Amino acid sequence: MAKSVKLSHSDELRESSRQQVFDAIREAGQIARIDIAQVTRISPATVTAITADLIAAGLIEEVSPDISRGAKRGRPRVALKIRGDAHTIAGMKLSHHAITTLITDFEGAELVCHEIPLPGGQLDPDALCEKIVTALDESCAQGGLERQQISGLAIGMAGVMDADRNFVYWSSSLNVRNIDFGSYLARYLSIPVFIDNDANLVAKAELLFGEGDKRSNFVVVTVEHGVGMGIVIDNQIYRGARGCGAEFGHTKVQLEGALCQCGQRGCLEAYVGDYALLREANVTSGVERHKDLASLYAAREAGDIMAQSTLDRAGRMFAMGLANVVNIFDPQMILLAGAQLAFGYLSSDKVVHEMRRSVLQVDGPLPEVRVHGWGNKMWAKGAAAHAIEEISALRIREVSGHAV
Amino acid sequence: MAKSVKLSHSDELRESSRQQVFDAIREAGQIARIDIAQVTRISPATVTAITADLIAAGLIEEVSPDISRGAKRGRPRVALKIRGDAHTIAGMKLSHHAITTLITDFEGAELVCHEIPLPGGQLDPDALCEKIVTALDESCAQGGLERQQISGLAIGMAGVMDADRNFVYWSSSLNVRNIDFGSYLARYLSIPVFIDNDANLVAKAELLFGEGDKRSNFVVVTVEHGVGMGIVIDNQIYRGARGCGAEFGHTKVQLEGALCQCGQRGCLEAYVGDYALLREANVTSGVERHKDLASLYAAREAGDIMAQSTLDRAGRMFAMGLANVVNIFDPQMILLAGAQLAFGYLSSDKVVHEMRRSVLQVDGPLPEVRVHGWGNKMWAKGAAAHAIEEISALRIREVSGHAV
DNA sequence: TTATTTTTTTTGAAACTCAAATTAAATAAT
DNA sequence: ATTATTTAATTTGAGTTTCAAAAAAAATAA
Repeated sequence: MAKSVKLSHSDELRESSRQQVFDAIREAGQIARIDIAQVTRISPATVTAITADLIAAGLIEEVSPDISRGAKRGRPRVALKIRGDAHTIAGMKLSHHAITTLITDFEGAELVCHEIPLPGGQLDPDALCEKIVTALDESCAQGGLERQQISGLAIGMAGVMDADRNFVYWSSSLNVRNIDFGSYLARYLSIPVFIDNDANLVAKAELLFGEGDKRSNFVVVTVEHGVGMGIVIDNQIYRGARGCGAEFGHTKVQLEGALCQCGQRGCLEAYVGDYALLREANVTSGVERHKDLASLYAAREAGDIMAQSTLDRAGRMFAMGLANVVNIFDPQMILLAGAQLAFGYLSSDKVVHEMRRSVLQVDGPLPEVRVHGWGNKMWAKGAAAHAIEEISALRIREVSGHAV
Repeated sequence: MAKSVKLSHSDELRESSRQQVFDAIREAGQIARIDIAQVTRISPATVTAITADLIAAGLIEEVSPDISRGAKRGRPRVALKIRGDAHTIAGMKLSHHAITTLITDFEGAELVCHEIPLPGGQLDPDALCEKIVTALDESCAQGGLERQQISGLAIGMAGVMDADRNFVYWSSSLNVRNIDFGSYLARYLSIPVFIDNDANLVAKAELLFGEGDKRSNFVVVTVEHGVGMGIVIDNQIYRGARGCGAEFGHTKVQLEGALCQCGQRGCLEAYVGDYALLREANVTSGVERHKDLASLYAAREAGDIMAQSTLDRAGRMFAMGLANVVNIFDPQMILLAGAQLAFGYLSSDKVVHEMRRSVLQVDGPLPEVRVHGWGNKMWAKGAAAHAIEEISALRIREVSGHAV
């Protein structure tokens, strides 16, 4: 049965020393005990005790004398790293036409990458579950694994959902609303499953695998079919009062503006979403000239004034939406992710410049803007990151009451 | 010297049991040990130990047998409460034309309320410091107190500032930018001083004195001369990457819209701020008809179409801005505070309804909207709340290493 | 070889926390 | 009145966690 990993509120905030040490090791990749002590401000004595427990539990391991920052003399430091073999993890990204699965070890190293097609559109929950099981089993087979060897599976999908409860309010992959999809899946799979919004998974991937030094506060904006957002505060995904997180795509950028999929007017998505762009381009030109964004983008490159105007406005609206997020959140970094960004009209210097111009200035740096034109595989890796984090937390909590 | 109370990051999150117990007592007003144990999920044994320490330190006291929830029989519960005499606290609100000072005891009960006029406009830092000292000394005199008896002073002012460093980036009360006003004041006062944005102080007041049950996530929007915002996440004030918090008034609600004080276009404040309303009303009517909001509001009541249109648009823009905050933050509650709200055009049912209409719907309640038409005195009380919290945290941290 | 340096481990004590037992202080029952 | 019962608060003893200081380990420099 999928194990519920809902923590009590105070536990969530109060990160145990064990977890801190483990996180420090993962963040560094390889790190000696003395450096863990320095980074976490936990005493060397305690670090020794904790790492001994974690090694005994098989979660981390020593690696041959640390080459990196070797001191001239003295006892050489012994680096520690996550033990990749500790667990096998699966991450999945549900997109419009495919399920992409990535099986990784506990360090996040890729073991298997696999993709199966989806009929497209919104599926029946049972049908989707079967597809997910198929995707998982085929991936396992490809890696010579049994399904039961997978310690955890995380699934990322577009839509509004409460990750703590694995509850999907709405998703573009499902034809029903308000479904306890976690329990549903549990009838098909007996391993722990975690479901989350895909933008949050990008955030998780950045937290776990990103180069970020101390980027505790950042915002992820995804642009695919729609526009999504993930917010990280204090190294934790922020999920509002109802647990379903931020709806950046439906922030309003124009009073009584363009009609959105959601039925409201003036949503950002109604200006920058691909369907919105095609709608406008085709309505204004009168004929169905553009079947996809590539076509529209090519027209703009070819000097088509209509196309240019449409894309430019999208860029300005996007800049305005981002500026609002910065004015409200003041993040250290904004990460733009998604395949649509490859077209560049939302991530151009012009857009970034316009965003910066619209942010109230104080002394201090404006947020860095980074762009990732992620393919499906990287989204699946984000999902794997989520599962790794959840399973880590579970196992680390089990490492208690060990005799020294 | 004003003592810096900057905590390390992990300490900030990791609330000690002592602090939890203390907070539970303050939240309840009066509460028996057994109930503290229940509320905090700390064992009765530990609650006994901790409350003994707090009593020894003089921070709390027992009150005669609890009348409230008396059980039929058994040993009667003994309620505990904050010891009002433990500390004397001062809170100040700097507004355009006055400094309002409130001296309270440690429970927040008013001892002295006092106001001195300000010349208005932006002052020289030295001049403002002198005014603050005057305000404090006169208030002390009025209450028969010595300045040194004040354990802490919190000052709320409009503008952008970093409360952790007592650093003011910009304030409508000061004629210089980027000033370490805390150190400045320390030359005039030798008691601990805390400076914060006034919207955050409203949030603190709500946290400390509000009826809120478990409102861990809420947003305060203040409307006075400008528009301010305070964000509370997990019972803590959220201060972005640069420590200066949210700039709701400068979120953009219109591409290339009305010109704002800040030099940018389309800011919310440029549509709902009092100066913006008067500007528009007077420009459109051609003559200087309205000298203040009261006049404009009266005109609208009298059926003036211009006035009505101006105020209506302000309301719609405000609703749009609020909706954006809800879409991004998903707070449990929105608290509208400020004298301007008395005019009602920003807090009408129509505005609230429009805001709700603009929020993406999921199953689950939309945020409650509450309105406080606070006068200066209540702002000062918010400041006092801030000082009480800071001083509490300081003293509680001192209560360590007591023998049982 | 010996001294020095640096990392890691061991050791002993302090601080916290809690379960279980005990004590305290009331009412209900006899 | 006295005893039983009930509920709150406290004490006790033990288990964890953490750290400072001391000791041990493992290298290089002299």
